[in-house]
Amino acid sequence: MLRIATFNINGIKARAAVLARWLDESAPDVAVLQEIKSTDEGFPRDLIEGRGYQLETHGQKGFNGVAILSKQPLTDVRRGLPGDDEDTQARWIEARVEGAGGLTVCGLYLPNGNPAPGPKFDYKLAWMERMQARVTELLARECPLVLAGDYNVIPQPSDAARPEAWRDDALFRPESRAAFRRLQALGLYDAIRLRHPESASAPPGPFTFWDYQAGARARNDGIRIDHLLLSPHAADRLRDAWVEDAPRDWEKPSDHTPAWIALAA
DNA sequence: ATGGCTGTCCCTGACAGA
Repeated sequence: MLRIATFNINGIKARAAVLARWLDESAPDVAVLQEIKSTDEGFPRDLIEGRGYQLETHGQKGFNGVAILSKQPLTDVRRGLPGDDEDTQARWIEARVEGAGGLTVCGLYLPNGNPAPGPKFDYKLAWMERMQARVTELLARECPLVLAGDYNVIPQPSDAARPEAWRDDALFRPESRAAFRRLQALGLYDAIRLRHPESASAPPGPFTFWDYQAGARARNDGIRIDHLLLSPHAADRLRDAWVEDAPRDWEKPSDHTPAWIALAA
């Protein structure tokens, strides 16, 4: 079994202890990280490599930044989402996992898009179009493909404790949700809903993000915005998928918590 | 009813996040 997780860590410098504990306790075979908020040079590599992982980063100073780590070797690493040479934001990384049946893993940090409407929302929607194009290319390989990360999209009302509170937000606006559906319509499966279809009914959840403010975590006022989308070849191998709540309650937590899948070898 | 938190950097305030 191969476990692949996604975790928006909200800053590697502030989250070193949480990340170390999570790698020790959860021990995913492959993980994608978002919002490392670090340059490649500034990333504390020992934290990852000392635990037996190969690390590939795509960082920038202060904001954004993504990474892939894997216990099995990573090859064919690509950094950056194609389609706009002017885009300097570090939000996309992809790599092939050796010894995993031709598996490619993409780690993504999709733009937030607020306030909407506005230039940031336009950037979000354009980014999703570029992702559509890149995923179309990757799917043509007809190999297992996992697209994991912080999508900054609440796909359905059942993915929020209080969907009405998000009605005009870039994470839940019709344009964002439609772009997410277009992505799925390429033939991708939302791993958590595929493995746990009953979870789409009431009560809402599971969630992957709770705001730091207003006791959102204590009131379970969350949203599901971190997703693992699977190509058909990857979905065939899906054995389990869920969210790990615990790291959200550790000391000095990220506002996100990890989501994961288990694929048959 | 309101505001509420956290991380980053050209660091003690502004911006971004969601």
